[in-house]
Amino acid sequence: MSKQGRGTDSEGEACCQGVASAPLGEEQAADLAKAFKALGDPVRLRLLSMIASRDGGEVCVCELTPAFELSQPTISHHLKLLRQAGLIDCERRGTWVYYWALPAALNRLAAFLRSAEPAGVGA
Amino acid sequence: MSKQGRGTDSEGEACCQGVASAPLGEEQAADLAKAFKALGDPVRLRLLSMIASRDGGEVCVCELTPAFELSQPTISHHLKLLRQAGLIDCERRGTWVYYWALPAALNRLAAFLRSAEPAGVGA
DNA sequence: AGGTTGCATCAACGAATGTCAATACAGCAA
DNA sequence: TTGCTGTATTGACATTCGTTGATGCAACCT
Repeated sequence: MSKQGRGTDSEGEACCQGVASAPLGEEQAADLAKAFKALGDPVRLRLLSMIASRDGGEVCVCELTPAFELSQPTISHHLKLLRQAGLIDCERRGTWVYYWALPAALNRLAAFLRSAEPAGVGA
Repeated sequence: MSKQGRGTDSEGEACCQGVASAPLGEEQAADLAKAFKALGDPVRLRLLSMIASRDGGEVCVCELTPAFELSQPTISHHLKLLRQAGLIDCERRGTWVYYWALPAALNRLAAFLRSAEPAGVGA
């Protein structure tokens, strides 16, 4: 539970230019694939959106678990994967654990996808 | 091999408001997860970037396969998954098959991720 | 101290995924 | 026609993934 800066946005790693800019090296592909794989599950997507759409920016696990018809260990597992992917982070505060999204990571992925066809080329 | 309009960009489906806008329903989550899952593999990410970064917009399979140290059926399989995810499309032209990216699909995913923290809130 | 609640980890299972060799199909060329 | 080349499909395999019940750990409350 690292409790990092909660990045407003810009973080180092200008990184890859976007899907339509260059053929993408093996390392960058492996790095991005980890993040996208974490997004490739409906439960994790819903968890992430529940966390990211929260006004205070934080959500207690005790609010996330009952929102799904899944066991508590399963939700905990998905939260762990999202955290390992660098998309969210968490902190224990007394009895409860709070999660928040890391916008820098999400914007990095968005920037990678966005650069597809800036203007109009085909047709 | 549908050969659709090769959308310059805008396509119906304004769809979901973005990860930070709403808790995301089950259907939307399942739909988005399919696309993200397709991006969750390094080989498919490299394939997609090779296709999307092509000037003419099209790439022959005969150029994609030798770029990887994988068997031809494996590459064909990954291309099929990308196509089923709606991220690319293809057309047979004589002996060869050409693939191109579908920017509308990529931009839809980017739009979903982008809306995370527009300005600066945390820290 | 003991008891209770919230969350994480462990061990195990079926299901899905990535990969390949073998095969099938489509189009071109003699 | 027969043969050859490019691509897709099939069948099989090892690995990974999603899920759960059982268990462990941390923090609160008597």
